[in-house]
Amino acid sequence: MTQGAGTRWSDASGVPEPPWRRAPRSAGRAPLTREAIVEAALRVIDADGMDGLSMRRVGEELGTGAASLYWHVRNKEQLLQLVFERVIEEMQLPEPDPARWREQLSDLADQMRAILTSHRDVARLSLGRIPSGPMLAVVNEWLFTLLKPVGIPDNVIAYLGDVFSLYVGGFAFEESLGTASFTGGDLSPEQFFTMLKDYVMSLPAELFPHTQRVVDALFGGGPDERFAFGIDLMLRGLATYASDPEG
Amino acid sequence: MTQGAGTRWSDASGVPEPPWRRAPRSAGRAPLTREAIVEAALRVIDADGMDGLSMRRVGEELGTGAASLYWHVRNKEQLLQLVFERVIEEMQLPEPDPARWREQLSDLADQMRAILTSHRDVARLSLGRIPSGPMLAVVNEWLFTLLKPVGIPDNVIAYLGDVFSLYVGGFAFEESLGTASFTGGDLSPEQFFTMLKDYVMSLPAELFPHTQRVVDALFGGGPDERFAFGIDLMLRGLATYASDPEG
DNA sequence: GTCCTTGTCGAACGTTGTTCGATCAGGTCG
DNA sequence: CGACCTGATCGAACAACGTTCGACAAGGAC
Repeated sequence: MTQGAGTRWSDASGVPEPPWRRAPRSAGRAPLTREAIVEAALRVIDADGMDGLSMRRVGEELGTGAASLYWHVRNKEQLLQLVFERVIEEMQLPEPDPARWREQLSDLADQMRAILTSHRDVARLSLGRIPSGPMLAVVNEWLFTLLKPVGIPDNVIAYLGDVFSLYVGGFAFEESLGTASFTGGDLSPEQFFTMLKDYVMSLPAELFPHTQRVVDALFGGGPDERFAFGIDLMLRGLATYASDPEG
Repeated sequence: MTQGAGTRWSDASGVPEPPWRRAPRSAGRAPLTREAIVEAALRVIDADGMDGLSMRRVGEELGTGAASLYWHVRNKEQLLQLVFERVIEEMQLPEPDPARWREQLSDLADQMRAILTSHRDVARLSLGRIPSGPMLAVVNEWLFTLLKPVGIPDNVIAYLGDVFSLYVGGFAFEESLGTASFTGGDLSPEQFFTMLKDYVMSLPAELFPHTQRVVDALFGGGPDERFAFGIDLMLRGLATYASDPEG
């Protein structure tokens, strides 16, 4: 197989087109914007989870490579922050009604958890992050108009958002992890919990009377029930700050 | 350069010693045990944080390579679980005194937080993990002997450990992150918070009256204060379950 | 001496985040 | 029109990562 002078070397995989025949690099796809990248990243997360999210995978989702993303986004960390804020924007606040403050707070927590878990394990982004967009001020103002009439002190409301989002985010995070990492192993949640239960029951009875008595409640109970308990605990605590618990 | 039968081929980088002259591979260092590996990993975390923790780095800490660890540990995930359990074992429970249940619970939370933050950002291991060792049963039994005399229902105590450890672990986790990831950027926490404060104050005043009024409380307040508030909130909620709030 | 088990370890594989330099498209100015 | 610049794209490469493989060593059992 001889080649004339001036022709390009071809490797075994195929002969490249000459430059003037090559299609433009971004032919037939949507323009690369920051929003499109965030949306693509979220699509990858929904499909493959956070572990499946790589810059190359996001690029592939957009019909390009990883390097092209770095013009619009500083690094992966910033992309994650943008994805987080994009998810938080899905929240929808009802008209605040102080007479039903408990119910509305509980509903908000449920909604937040639902949004986080609906995007696989996106909840692990929520810890240590603050939405730097308008959502922060909006939610905070909503909390004040809801709880101020109930008589809850300012500084309590000011701190409340943190504690609530920490609990909800943390819970959704744990929920998304499953039990995969518990023993570095390959057990199903049921197997793991019965193993743990058996272990607890095998301990000396005189040392752990209470624990063994309630072992079913300890490891039983669905995530919904456990989540609701934590919210209820905090709402009860919040009510003790109220001068007018009924609004 | 001829080689006799049975000698090893040498590559360009250097001629190997003959086998009978080579020192034993694990000469002059402590034997490689699972405990030693966990301890070395913890040393690496204390020095370089979780991001600096790689299998190669742990191996180096022990005077060997990464591959040698895999005989004693299934994978990195399992090593992390072992490190987590090792850290949890640092907890020390006082004699439970139901008359001082609030104080003792608060102290326990403080201690837990102190242990987690004392090992850099080891707190990020705590989320989604359950200590599979004896500590789980010990802490649970401690909670029951402390809170049962106060009249708190069984199922409340059973769920309490989860909620508390979630809050403490989540808080310590956020604390360890600093504000590095907030904007994918390079701002100090102070710069970031004043930036956020300025942004909130620049919003239309008629839309965010409360938020702008308490903006200092929102972004101010040290971590100790915020942590204590969350604990206090949960303790107040817990007290509402008690039939005998004073023990 | 031969076999087997318990460890040890260098080299390699595939994947990751990120950077560099070349290149292209489109607009602006002389 | 051509020269120049700027915004954007992308292939190739780099260093680091977790993990696997196969070769090898030491020590006990028969």
